Amino acid sequence: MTHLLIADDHAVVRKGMIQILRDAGVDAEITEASDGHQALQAVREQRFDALLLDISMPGKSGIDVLKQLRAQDDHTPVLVLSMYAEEQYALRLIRAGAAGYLTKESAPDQLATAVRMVVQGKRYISPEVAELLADSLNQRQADADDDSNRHTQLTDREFQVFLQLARGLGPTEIGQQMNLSVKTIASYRSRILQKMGLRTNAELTLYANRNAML
Amino acid sequence: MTHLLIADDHAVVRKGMIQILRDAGVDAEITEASDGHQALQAVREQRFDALLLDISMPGKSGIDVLKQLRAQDDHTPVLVLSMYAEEQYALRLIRAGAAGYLTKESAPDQLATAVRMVVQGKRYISPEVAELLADSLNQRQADADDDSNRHTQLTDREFQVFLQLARGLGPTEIGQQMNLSVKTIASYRSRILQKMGLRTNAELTLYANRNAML
DNA sequence: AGCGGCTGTAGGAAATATCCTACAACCGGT
DNA sequence: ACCGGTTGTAGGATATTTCCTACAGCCGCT
Repeated sequence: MTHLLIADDHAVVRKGMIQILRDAGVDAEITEASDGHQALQAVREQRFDALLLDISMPGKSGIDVLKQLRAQDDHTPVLVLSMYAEEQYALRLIRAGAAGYLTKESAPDQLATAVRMVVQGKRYISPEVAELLADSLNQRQADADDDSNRHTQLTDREFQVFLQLARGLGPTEIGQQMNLSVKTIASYRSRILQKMGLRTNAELTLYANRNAML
Repeated sequence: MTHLLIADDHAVVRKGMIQILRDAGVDAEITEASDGHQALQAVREQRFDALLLDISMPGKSGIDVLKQLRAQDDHTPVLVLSMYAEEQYALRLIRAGAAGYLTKESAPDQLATAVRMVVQGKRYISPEVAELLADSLNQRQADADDDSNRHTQLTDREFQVFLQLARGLGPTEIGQQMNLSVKTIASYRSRILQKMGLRTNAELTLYANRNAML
């Protein structure tokens, strides 16, 4: 029987996804994990047909889990779920080896479809993401001073920090969420500012806001 | 039989809540709405024992629905759910007549308990909110909350500081510009935050930006 | 195989910001 | 005139942030 792992720190969301899958007639055994560590633990102990990972969990996020799995050469399909409309993330994740990307906005049947596809080893690329993918090909070597694309030069980690800073979290909180030293976050911050040519957190916030990343 | 209305724009969340309530043995007929208008519509057509409203829905938010209901003298108990930990809203909402306030972090059984209580016409005040309530008694504040005019309550000095902070200047720089002690600026900052119900400089920036004050 | 540059991570010290508290001047109501 | 709340201002103690520096692991290029 199909075996799925759902990792999300919010009970409501886990239950909701289970319910939706059941309603859609997806017949599967489901294991729940409420953070990245539990998810990895579970994967170590059992075999899953697919993982549904929330991108933003405290401690180890979905991305971390994804990367770690790939690093240890585990190819279980991973469907990433984001609570926010951070379309920006989609590309990064697909490149990092995710089998699909959905936001919480997604209609229930999209979730079911996506799950069915990834379980079969296919990828689930939503129209929106497909478009982003296409765009990214064109703009590949286009002019670097596009202004609204300065954030693409950031590494994944930097980008994560970027978003949190833009939302107004301080290094301390971010460090906790990602369990990294405050110092590390501070380093990311300065690299971000440097790379993007900004000077203050307020500019980060504005940038993110103008590009609808919040 | 108990009849509940759940309004949230995210299907996952609705399903999750339903599942959690069922698991907790709450026996009720449940109607779903995916935005504020549908919620109001539903209330017009049927009688509910309680409404569970998501605070942040596009279009008409939970707050809007709550206000409108109260305005038309409907006293159905309303339990407000927030996806974020914006504790500051809690007070506004309780004052506006909500029967309780929960965040998505809340454990499943808290949701069930809260629902049971409000259905019986009681209020559900979490410890956290209770504390906020207590605090607010000291700092009594008349709320003429028009929401996008929150800055009008600021004094001139406060407003000047507000703008500078929103632009990303730090207390030190502002203090220099205005020849005031850094400490003074810090005081203004906290009064501003307090008066406007914001928590971070990033929120100041966003507020200013959205209201085209930058 | 070696080099230079990025990336992820963090330490120490110095700079800053924040919190809580305080107080005088002022302002409106009784 | 007196009282309570609001405003302008700032001190002390703390907590947080920022800056500069460092270093190991990779990656691509020669």
